[in-house]
Amino acid sequence: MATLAMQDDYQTIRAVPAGAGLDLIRLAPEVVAHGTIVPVAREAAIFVQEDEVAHVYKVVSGAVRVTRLLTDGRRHIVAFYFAGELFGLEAGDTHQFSAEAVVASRIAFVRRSAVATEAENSDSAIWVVWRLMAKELARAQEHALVLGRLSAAEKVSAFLRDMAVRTGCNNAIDLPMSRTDIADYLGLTIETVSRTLTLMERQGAIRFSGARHIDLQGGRSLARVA
Amino acid sequence: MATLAMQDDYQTIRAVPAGAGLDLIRLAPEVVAHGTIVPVAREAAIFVQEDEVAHVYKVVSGAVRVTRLLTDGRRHIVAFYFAGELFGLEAGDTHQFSAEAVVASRIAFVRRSAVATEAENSDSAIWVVWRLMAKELARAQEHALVLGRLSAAEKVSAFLRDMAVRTGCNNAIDLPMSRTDIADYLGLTIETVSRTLTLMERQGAIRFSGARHIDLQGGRSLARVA
DNA sequence: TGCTCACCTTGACCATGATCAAGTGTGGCG
DNA sequence: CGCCACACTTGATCATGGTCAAGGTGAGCA
Repeated sequence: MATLAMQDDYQTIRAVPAGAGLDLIRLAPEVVAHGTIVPVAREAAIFVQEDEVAHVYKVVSGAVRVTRLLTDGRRHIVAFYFAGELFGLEAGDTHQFSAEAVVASRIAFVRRSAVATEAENSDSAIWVVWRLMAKELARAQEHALVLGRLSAAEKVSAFLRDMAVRTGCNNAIDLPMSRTDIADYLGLTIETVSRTLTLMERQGAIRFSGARHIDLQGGRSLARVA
Repeated sequence: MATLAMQDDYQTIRAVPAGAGLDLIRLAPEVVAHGTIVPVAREAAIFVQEDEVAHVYKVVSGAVRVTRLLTDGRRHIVAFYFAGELFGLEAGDTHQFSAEAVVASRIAFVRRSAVATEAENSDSAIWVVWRLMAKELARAQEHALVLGRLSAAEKVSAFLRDMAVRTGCNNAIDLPMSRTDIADYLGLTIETVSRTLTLMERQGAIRFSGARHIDLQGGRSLARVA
């Protein structure tokens, strides 16, 4: 099991600062809502398990992880979110997960009620939320497939490809998260992640410049290693 | 890897029989839509990967599994559905998964457009679909947690408890699916599933009457074994 | 009643990935 | 510029669960 960063060591942002200004947050190409952009420190919590669901969030810059802790301390990372992505949408009234900034980030807080209002006023807003949820569902199902049926090498390979696609750059990745985060996302240990990455570099599929910057060596090289 | 039942050996139901009568299908306590109840044979496909998404489905009786095949033949079971449950909701226009009847079942086919129409006419219909999707999302996230962070014994234990809850009976389960199906759902092999169940019976957490009927021996006995 | 096939169980062995335990950078900061 | 802490890597060993290979069991049917 991975060691856990103790939440209490870090700042927790669980409400928009009083008197904060309102910004217009683009939730989708054709939908905006009023919200507040809040700077969130590295490792600070944005919401925690059991909190009441009050906002929908958008990553303005930085990176966020959504996690769940088991009672015995095991940690599972549900998803990572990067600049431009929405998160925090849950059906119930209390959060089933926690969300923390992986690196210092700017997060847009949009009150749930602000989205609901938009939804009543415009045809498109409800479908935006619908599409968001559908996307999350597809992501979760894909994640389950990866966790259930792929080998360690295949998991890491799939992870790197996903990161490359989502950060927009197709031949280089700057990982904002630690090996521990990757391990808890892929259902592996930190040692296995590290070994797998080392092996991939030895086989020429990737190249490191520092532990967090990876150059992908094009073609099917990643798939071949997996 | 589990052996796969070859789809081609079985009937495929991919469209409502022409001239079939229309029934009123209850999608939620307060929402009904027109649809057709179709008998589906054991192992027959209801829709297959790549099909166009045309319907939403409800299990009237029986059991359904939603699956995905990897190119190398590995199979992943995304979910099981039982009497009263809806399935087949996908955001895109083509199915990412296949669905098959686990046992002879009766399935209600509701044309997607029939739901969309309902959604435009009534406030509640859109929220029914929303809630359905939210439920699926929660299920998928839970599944990912189970696949990523639980041991074999914990996976089987979680599976049995889920089955007990969803089939309504709290101290006995009639499993409609094979060990192969369970294995492909839990990211295990059929042998591991079998061994784990045997161990659970030896330790007094469950009791078999035939391979598919399980009596749960109350209390925390299942959790203790896991 | 007994045959048959599919499904399930069990056993022996193996491999992937976990665990335990040192090391080795390297980025941040005085 | 050098120290320190933390993150990462590497190695040795172990255990969980996979693989391969027989057997058992029971529902359906002649």
